[in-house]
Amino acid sequence: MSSGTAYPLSGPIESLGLSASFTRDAEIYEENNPAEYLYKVVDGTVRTYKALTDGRRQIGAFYMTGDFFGLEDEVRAFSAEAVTDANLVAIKRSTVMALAAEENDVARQLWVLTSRELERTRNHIQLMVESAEQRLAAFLIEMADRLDRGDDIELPMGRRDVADYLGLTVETVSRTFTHLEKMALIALPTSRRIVLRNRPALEQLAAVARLGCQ
Amino acid sequence: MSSGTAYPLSGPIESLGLSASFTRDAEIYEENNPAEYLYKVVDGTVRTYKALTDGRRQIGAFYMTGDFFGLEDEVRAFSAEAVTDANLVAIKRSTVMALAAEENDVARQLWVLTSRELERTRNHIQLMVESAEQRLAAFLIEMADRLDRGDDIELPMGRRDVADYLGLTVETVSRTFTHLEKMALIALPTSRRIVLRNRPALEQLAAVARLGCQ
DNA sequence: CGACACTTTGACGCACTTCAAAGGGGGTGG
DNA sequence: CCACCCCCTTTGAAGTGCGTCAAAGTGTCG
Repeated sequence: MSSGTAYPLSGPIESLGLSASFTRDAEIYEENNPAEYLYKVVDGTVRTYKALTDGRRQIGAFYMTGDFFGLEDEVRAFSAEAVTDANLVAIKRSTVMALAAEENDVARQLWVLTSRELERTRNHIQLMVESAEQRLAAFLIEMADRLDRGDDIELPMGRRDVADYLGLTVETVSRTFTHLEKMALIALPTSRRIVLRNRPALEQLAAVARLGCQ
Repeated sequence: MSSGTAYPLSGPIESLGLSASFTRDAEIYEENNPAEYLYKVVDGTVRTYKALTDGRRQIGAFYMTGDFFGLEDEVRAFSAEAVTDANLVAIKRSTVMALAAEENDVARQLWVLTSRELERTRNHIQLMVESAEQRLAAFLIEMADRLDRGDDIELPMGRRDVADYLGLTVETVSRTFTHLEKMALIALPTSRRIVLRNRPALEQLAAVARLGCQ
């Protein structure tokens, strides 16, 4: 949905981009490579991640329809891959930077995007100090909000992606799903379809991280 | 990347600020309050943190001489306190924003500061999925680099602060210090003075998080 | 010198990991 | 269209690193 200034880089800049399609698990860019493009998700889901030396993988974020990603300057902080088949708009960094140098509205909007990313990352840290149950509850609520299909959602990613995002093992994630189901907080018609059956209780679980002082 | 413009907001803007002094543990600002000022550390150390509902505390970052902090827009994401006695320069947000609206160089520099904060936060997440030993090793190396007194450093903060930054308990941090000492990776003349006796080994410990694909 | 806060050490419990194997579910070939 | 296979998910059992609770050691400042 494009309104006035609510969605920065909609309109003028977005039209400077090329569309690009990626199939499931396709690489979009790789960590440490030069950052040539900035992306907007038209359709589908993308993950950014770092490969750890011990073989594990830490997912930095998931990006869905309308989200921007890949706005690091110079060098990629993460690798990026398509979680599902995905359509993106790729915008040349040099183009954006040139525009930002003239139109300070554009510069401000880049800043807003980065600030949002920072806030998201800060919330992610808060998650990492909670119990598996709390992490998963928070994750499901965030996903429900972002996918906004109400309380009945279809996760675009599998258990491994969830685990690598939350800093847990697949087994723990799976067990925790089962546990939340047994507590009647969610229902699991299929492994990826999640029904939030008791959102207030889930929110209270997740809230430990969210609300600092009351 | 350090070139001519490496230290944004030095000079012109900084001179628009007021100096402010805080004694150890004094509150600088509080989470969820409106963000009126942006700060630069002249001297001393500052911590930002969130109080969790269960009584724990998650420290977001430590800021030392030369660092900027508190550049959230509108509302504070964290509380901020002085770790040691500290001298700051406080710059009115409205002043900076007005300037940024005209001088797009200022806007760009705000963006750079936010990007750095984002990068630091991303590294922080990587830390949280490592073992206590790896977290502490990475922390000590970061501190040694930032304090740059070589391999013999004086931590400005106590064990509790370290614990709350790394997402561990004081006891675990203390035990891990002792353990690193027994492995001859560090020496502990006093609890806050740390000598890195084997930096390569410490770096290798910490590296699991840092270097993704080789 | 004594009081208090911080740090260290010890013993024990538990949440999550690890290792192992048994379900599903979807897609392909026969 | 069914059957088989592969991969993802779930479940089980055992191990362990960190948290918790408790107390002793250490440094600092009145």
